[in-house]
Amino acid sequence: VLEKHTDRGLIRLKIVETEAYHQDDPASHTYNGQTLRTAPMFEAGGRLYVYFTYGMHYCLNIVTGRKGVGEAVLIRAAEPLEGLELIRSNRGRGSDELTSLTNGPGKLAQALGINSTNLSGKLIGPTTIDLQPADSPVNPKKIIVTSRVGITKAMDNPWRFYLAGNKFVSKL
DNA sequence: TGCCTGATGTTCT
DNA sequence: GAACATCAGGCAC
Repeated sequence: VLEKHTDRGLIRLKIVETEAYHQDDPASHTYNGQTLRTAPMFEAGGRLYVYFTYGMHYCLNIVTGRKGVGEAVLIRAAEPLEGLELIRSNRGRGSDELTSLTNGPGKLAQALGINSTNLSGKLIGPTTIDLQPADSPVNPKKIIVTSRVGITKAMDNPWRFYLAGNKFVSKL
């Protein structure tokens, strides 16, 4: 569960879809070595990696590897648990339909109020974005594994994971 | 319901 | 100067 504390209240989102990226992976930002932008991905796990893409969208990742290894998990979609009004307000346009609030990486970042890369490289925590265990355990058998979405390289690597039957998953 | 396309700017070659 | 871990709106069916 992702948690964001704001002065207007708490947002809690249950993660329902992720993708893995690694430095040996041609589709990863870290494939061609470390740059200023991707430096956080080479830190030890437990930090945030936020990047800006397509001229208008931010995407949120959780850095996962050992220090020196460029590795992270992209959070692609989530289910709102708390702070729905805040989420709608952050999303603005196109926020009428519940399932379209957070069913994609750009939408998810917008729902959390991420509108810069300021958080990139920061540690996970209550003053940034926090990560907590799910309220109830997830049955591993309900996690579907497929190839990733929206990439043009290494399309066959089955590194996308989502919760079977969840309405907030970005794409079947 | 599903394809097609424009918006928009950072990053790296 | 091209590519890009995307989204929403428009149009055809």
